[in-house]
Amino acid sequence: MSRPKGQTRSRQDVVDAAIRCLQRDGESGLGVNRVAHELGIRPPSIYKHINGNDALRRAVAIEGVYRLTDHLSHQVQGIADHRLLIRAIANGIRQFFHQYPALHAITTAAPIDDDPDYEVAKQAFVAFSHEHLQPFGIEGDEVIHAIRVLISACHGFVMLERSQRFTAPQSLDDSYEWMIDTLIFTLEHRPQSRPVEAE
Amino acid sequence: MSRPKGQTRSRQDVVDAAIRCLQRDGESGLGVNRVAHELGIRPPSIYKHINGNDALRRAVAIEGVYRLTDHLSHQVQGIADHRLLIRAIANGIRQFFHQYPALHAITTAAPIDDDPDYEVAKQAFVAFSHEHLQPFGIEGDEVIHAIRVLISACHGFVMLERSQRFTAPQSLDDSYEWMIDTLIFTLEHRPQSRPVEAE
DNA sequence: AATCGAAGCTAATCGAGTTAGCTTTTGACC
DNA sequence: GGTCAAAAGCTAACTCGATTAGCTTCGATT
Repeated sequence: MSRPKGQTRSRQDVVDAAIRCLQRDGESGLGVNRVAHELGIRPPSIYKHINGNDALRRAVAIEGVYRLTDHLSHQVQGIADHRLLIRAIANGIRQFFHQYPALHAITTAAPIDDDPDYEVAKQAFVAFSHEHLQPFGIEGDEVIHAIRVLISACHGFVMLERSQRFTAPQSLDDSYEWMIDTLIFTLEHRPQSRPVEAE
Repeated sequence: MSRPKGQTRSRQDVVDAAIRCLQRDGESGLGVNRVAHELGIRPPSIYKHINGNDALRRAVAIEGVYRLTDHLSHQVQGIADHRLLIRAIANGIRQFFHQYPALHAITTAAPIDDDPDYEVAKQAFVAFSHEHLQPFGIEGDEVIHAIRVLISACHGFVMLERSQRFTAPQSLDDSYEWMIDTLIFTLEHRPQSRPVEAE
């Protein structure tokens, strides 16, 4: 019995199974053995689809970017006010990361070097973010700075809250809102370029 | 030959050795086997000092908080202007995380649940941060919010830049400075509590 | 000198990742 | 319909890391 009949698996099947494992068993659930079992095949067989553990993590990370972008697109449906849009995006990011904690970890941490697939995925995310930052009237490099700051802050916050690094009694929701308000306040009121020195 | 003569190891020796491994071999270098070898003992012997891999990571995470606080204390020596202080802290955090990338990862991500040792370490960090936020005149819960936002943003940014998630050509240093400026601008100009709605 | 706990050690188990090499299915082409 | 090569499985085997069980010795205390 060397190769059973019936459906064969695609690379996408492997990635989807990996994310199911991740969601079910946490970050340590991501491994070729576990994923192979989830797919109903033996561990070595998975190498026909993906080249080992590192490649698996990379593929999952890229898929995570797609899913996050997708999730955010749904979240902002029908919102017109540009401040509320930023708020919706930031809250959507936090919600997504809460809902898929292990996927969050892989998506933000798995090593990626010069992967063209990642660039494609990222492009969609950047375009989406760019679109909703336009109304604030920022231009050029500042758009990139703002996107980086937004995702850094949201990612950093959720990661630390999940790792239980915030043990003070103050509300985490309030802190998060304070953070979003900080960004919105700056986007609305800060003058060109380097405001603090300008005073 | 069951127990050689000579120096015996302390728990702190184990943690220090773990951090050396981490620094030398990266995050995957942290494991009881590798650390035991670094200490010159056999893997099972390390259990006499620390209760397995999870406990090791937890201990390293706590040590990371101490070392970060220590590093920042040195960085701010002799700085009086409160805006420059925040800048020095944020830059110090980034520098520390760059210098000890794997320690950064463990310090921010290793699971910790209700560890009193962690609370002690964190207390020192919070006290330090609190002291340098005082001059901005913020009070009460806002102090905690500001500390959380500062560390979230710095941690998130460095983590994403190290994982090569920022592939746009714009300067990472500029983005980081833009982020710090955002926080400083808000601390200086934002009215009480919920400014954005107040307009 | 006797004792006891701390700190080592060896042996052995378990699970995950990976490689090598074999077999069967599938689909294209004659 | 027959042939053949590639794709997608499989088993066997190896390595490495974590962990447990149980034994031994060092060193301090009585």
